[in-house]
Amino acid sequence: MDKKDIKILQAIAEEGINSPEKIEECTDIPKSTVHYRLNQLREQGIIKNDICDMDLSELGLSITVISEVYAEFGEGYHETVGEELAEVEGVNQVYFTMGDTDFIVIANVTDRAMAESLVSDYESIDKIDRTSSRFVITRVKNESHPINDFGADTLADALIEE
Amino acid sequence: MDKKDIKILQAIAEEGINSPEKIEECTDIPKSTVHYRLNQLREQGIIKNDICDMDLSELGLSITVISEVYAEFGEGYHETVGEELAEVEGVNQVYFTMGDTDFIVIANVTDRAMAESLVSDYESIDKIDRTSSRFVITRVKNESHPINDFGADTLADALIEE
DNA sequence: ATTGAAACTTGATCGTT
DNA sequence: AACGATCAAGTTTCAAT
Repeated sequence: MDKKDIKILQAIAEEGINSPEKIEECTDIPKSTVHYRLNQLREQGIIKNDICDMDLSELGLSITVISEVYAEFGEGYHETVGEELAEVEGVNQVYFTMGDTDFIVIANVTDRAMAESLVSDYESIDKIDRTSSRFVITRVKNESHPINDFGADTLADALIEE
Repeated sequence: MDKKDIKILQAIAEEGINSPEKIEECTDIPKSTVHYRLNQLREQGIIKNDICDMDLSELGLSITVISEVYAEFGEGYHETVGEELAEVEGVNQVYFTMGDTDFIVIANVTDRAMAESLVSDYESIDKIDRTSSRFVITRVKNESHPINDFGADTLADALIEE
């Protein structure tokens, strides 16, 4: 794993691509080299399949933190606060939920120190009252394609107009 | 949107593929037809890019529910309880967290009725004490590639051994 | 380990139904 | 809208470095 690998992985992630040709266009690494590197990354278990799911712990992101973040109520606050949370390094998902003015934030970090600085980053955002965080021991399920969570029949019933 | 489209979308999601050729192998729909359908799905905004991210609300899954699920403590309980939660229709992510014996569960459903039956499904699982759910108003951020949440430098520092 | 060029496989297009 | 045949474009391999 070196900087060339990271450039390739980030091109895949940022541009939503997975083919040697397109990765060459983004990174200027020759497609045959890209091909060679992708095979290595697959053997190492860092990328998984054709759509290039990546293994978080193989990437060094072994800790997942889920936080409830409570903010003051105020006109338009939730938009700016949400955006600021989303920009904190390591933050993966941000949900603004019903009821009180609060957010659920999921982040991936490399180590305990980064987890702590993450939470203090949350708390230093303007309008944020308090946070409550828990560490994930096991990610039992994390499906990137929600359509997979449904039987074909249920989904068809909900979707198909006939 | 008809059953043929759903077969194609499920092949993409389940097999982790996105090319007409491979979809033909899984579905027995000729690749030229698959190609035609994929273009339509793209125009409709249901699939987004080369790695085929899907739009949840376009798929009729407009409601996201995030739940805390508390379970009794017991040897090995968390594994079986976690698996059972993961199998509930619509459940997308299941995390087993530190501290008390509890889970964070994120689900996508079509309507309010399905949301309610979802929560009662949780509560009917053996060893589960109680649940606390909130509805998502806005998904501010949901990044499928966590590597994107990091600046190149931070990630390189954490990953590269030199 | 890297790369340019060759060989091969696949995706995209087109015309017919 | 569906699909078989065709063509363009891509991926994979290979030999040289």
